[in-house]
Amino acid sequence: MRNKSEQFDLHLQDLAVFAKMLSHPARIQILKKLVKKKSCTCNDIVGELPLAQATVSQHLKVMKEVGIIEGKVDGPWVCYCINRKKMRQLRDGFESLFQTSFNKCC
Amino acid sequence: MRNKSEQFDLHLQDLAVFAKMLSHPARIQILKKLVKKKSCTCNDIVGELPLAQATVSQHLKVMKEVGIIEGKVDGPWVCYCINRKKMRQLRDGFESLFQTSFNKCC
DNA sequence: TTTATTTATCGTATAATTGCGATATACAAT
DNA sequence: ATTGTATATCGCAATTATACGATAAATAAA
Repeated sequence: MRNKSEQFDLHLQDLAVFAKMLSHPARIQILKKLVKKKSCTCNDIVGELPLAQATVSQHLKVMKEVGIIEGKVDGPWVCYCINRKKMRQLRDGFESLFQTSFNKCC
Repeated sequence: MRNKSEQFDLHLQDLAVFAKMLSHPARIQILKKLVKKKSCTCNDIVGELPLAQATVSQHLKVMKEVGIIEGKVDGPWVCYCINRKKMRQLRDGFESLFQTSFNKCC
């Protein structure tokens, strides 16, 4: 099964990648927490989610790969924070989708 | 592997379901087309996507299940259109996420 | 009735996602 | 050096997503 996603408009691909990042409630909750707290450790995040540490780490990895968060090592901890530039891209992408592409229908 | 998604805030679950629906470029493109054309057949959609008819039908099914589109049978055709109420929910959900939850960071 | 067209569904293959225990690594403190 | 804590990664299982050929069902036209 070849990957057909690559045959679509690049802009659509980017939006789809952002949407996939948002497609698990754990990842939305992590983003919300990071926006509120500016920065927090993996352990803080694990403490707020109904998931094992390994699973949370996996979600954080997905989010790092998309670029929406960054992790800075601080002693034995890793402090995660939002990548504001990426967050702006995310927001602008969806805003433009709704206000420009979906504007006629609601 | 049990489904942990159900243990999250209902609002987050709803957002994640919408995001998952948007997480494939084909589905975003279909939405854009339906907004522009108001209504069109499955065949019209197949003609614009680099995917086989069976695959497009599968994507349309996913979108129907989420409720963002509706299909009306018209002779041998099925005319698809946006469910405007759902689209408003989708837009409001993401707008609120960005303007309320993510407001502090960009 | 036969033929052609449109769409959905079935079956199947492959890949990606989700989840977690176990473990490795890195650091801090004793 | 040993112990404890924090995090990432490995390995595995289960589930879901993606993709499409084949086929069924429904309709229209000949």
